[in-house]
Amino acid sequence: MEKYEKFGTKEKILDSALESFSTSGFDATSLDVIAKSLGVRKQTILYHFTTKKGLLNAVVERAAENLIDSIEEVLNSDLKGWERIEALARMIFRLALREPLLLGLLREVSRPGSVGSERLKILMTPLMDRATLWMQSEMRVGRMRRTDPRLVILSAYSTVVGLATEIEVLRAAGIEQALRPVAIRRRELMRFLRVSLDPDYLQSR
Amino acid sequence: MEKYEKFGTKEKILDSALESFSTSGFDATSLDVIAKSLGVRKQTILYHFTTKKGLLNAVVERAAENLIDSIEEVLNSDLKGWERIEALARMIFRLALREPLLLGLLREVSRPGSVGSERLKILMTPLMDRATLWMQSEMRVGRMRRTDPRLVILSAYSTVVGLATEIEVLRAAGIEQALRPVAIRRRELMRFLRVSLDPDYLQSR
DNA sequence: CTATTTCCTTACCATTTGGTAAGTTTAACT
DNA sequence: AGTTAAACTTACCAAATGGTAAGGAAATAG
Repeated sequence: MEKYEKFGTKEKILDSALESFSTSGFDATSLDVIAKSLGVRKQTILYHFTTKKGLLNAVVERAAENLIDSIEEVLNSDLKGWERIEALARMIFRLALREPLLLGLLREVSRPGSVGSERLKILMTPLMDRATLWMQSEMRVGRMRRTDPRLVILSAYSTVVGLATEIEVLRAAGIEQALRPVAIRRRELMRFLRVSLDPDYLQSR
Repeated sequence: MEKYEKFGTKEKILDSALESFSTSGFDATSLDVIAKSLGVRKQTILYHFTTKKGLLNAVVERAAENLIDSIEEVLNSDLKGWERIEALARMIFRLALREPLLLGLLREVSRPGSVGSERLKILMTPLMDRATLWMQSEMRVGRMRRTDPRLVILSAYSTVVGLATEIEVLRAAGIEQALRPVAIRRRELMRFLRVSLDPDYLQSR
């Protein structure tokens, strides 16, 4: 019987759980199945995370760290106004493509009332507040059009989440080269953001 | 003990199941709970639908009938080319607003691999084929730009499904007046369709 | 070498789940 | 009235699930 490799059991559990949660959903995920797939007993999982919900929270948390790090990177750049937003959007789409499981998890956890949606809310609220404040200050100095920041942010958010559905649906329909729709979505989101926020953007009504 | 009302038990089961499936999901839905909420025994449900999956299929089927009827109505109108598409899009958004549970169900059932996704596929395929054929013929006579019809249709589809997420997320964030985002989405979808399909539409690149 | 903590296992359990089998009641038909 | 079929119920059950309790191995510390 081989002994425990360098990347600890805990990490492997998280990986496997992410996969299962994001593709099959929380309820359809069985601790026994995860354990078996790792050649480990269910109680090992419960030892590390005490409860199934705890496991989900840990998965969400790790994913959020991943995301927040990437966001931080953009925020620490010296991009201003519109360019900053554009960079953020690009970053998120890049991340979504590189790490599709994150999208699936986001989708799973986004349904209000679902287990883990509270956790998501807790993690997102600071980001949301920060973004809101920044946008408001940008609006004050006229670098941004005046609108409801929350509405814009949440719409952008749900565009990204919706992307998960789209990619999966297209793949299920046998359309493998799914990059084009993603690019289209990104363009759409950009336009939406531009129309909503960029004061220098000429509007066609 | 009151006796069975005019709208039979079967219909009431379907109503309740639709509600539960579309808000809590398939796995999180328990037959016992549905039964209890209707003041009926679980075996009554199984008598009418033999299995849980059968119940889901019946729910999906009824919802699809609902949808297909509405589609049929538009298709039987004498609208041509672009106007026809616009009418379809309007109809779907109207339906989605009037019957939010349908959106939730669609969302639940859209995830590939989910129980009921096969059924959805079976129901959608004829519609899809019909739409594809029509679009191809429109393309041949030059009333529509040449693109991949499936891609366009599926993108439109996932926009609508994504709407379910968006509405729920906004509501969870306490934004009640959720009509504006819906209108925005519809405009976006229209523009997407127009850009993809309308040969007379001036493109800005 | 011993004590302790970390990590993981065996054993067990209460509950819930979808589902089967076999009535029982109600309505419909003849 | 008697037969039949439909609609529901009571009685059960096997399987799976998340979780508790307690103990064993293995590394680490003293």
